[in-house]
Amino acid sequence: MHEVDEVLESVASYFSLLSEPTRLKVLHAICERELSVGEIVKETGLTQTNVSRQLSALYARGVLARRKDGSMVFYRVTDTTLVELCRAACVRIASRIEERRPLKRALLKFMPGNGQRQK
Amino acid sequence: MHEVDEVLESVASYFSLLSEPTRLKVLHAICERELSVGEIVKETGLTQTNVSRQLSALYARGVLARRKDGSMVFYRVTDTTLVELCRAACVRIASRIEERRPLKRALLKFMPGNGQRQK
DNA sequence: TGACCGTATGCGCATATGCGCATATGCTGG
DNA sequence: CCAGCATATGCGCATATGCGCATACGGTCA
Repeated sequence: MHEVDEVLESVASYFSLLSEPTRLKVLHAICERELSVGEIVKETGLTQTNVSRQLSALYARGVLARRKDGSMVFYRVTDTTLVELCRAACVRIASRIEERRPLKRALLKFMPGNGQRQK
Repeated sequence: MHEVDEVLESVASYFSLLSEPTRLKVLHAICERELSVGEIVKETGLTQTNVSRQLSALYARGVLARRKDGSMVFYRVTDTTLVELCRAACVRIASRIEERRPLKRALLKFMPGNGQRQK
């Protein structure tokens, strides 16, 4: 029975990657295209330290790919399930928020229908 | 632009519901059928305090329904997206673990193909 | 009404987590 | 080899989170 526990633990730690705005912001930046750390910093407005740490965490969990070019490091998402989860959650959440007031969904890359067709 | 941030924050807190083994265990217990707190305690082996707290958290977030019958309280999952997410993550995780050794998937209600066809 | 069962919650502690600062490491151009 | 840029990381602090203990609350039955 504790085999279930083990899986649940893994699942939990998988979800924990998505349970924080900062990491989501980073993922949101690179969910469509590969970017260097510096570009992510610029795009997100987060500190270099923070971005680098989040990337390391995501990379360690095996959901990102890393490519070095000179002194720069480029990251991209390899775990498409992760992005799918974000998309599903975004749809769910956005509909809730929208019950109160309208949202500009175009701003969210996670949302379906923003250029990338991936199904 | 900070409209995105707001959504990301909501998404993060949505995922945080799933980022912990205890809560997943509770969800796993009631993902198919409504159960009372006591039954969940028995099935999960968690303490009553802990179960009750997790249920309260999930209920407060609006993903569970609550029904009182006498002195007992029954909970069930109303947010089907949540279960879908668990299923998707489980599939992903299980395949990874299985690269090393086989799993008895029949034990996991979250896994597809265990009685409930839901697509 | 009082004893008992089922459920919820305030409190406190232990631990985990996020994040900035300073600094280290690695690479490049001169 | 040195200066400077890009990225990573050790350290420490502030905060958040999980969870148990004790207890409160509400319902039931005699």
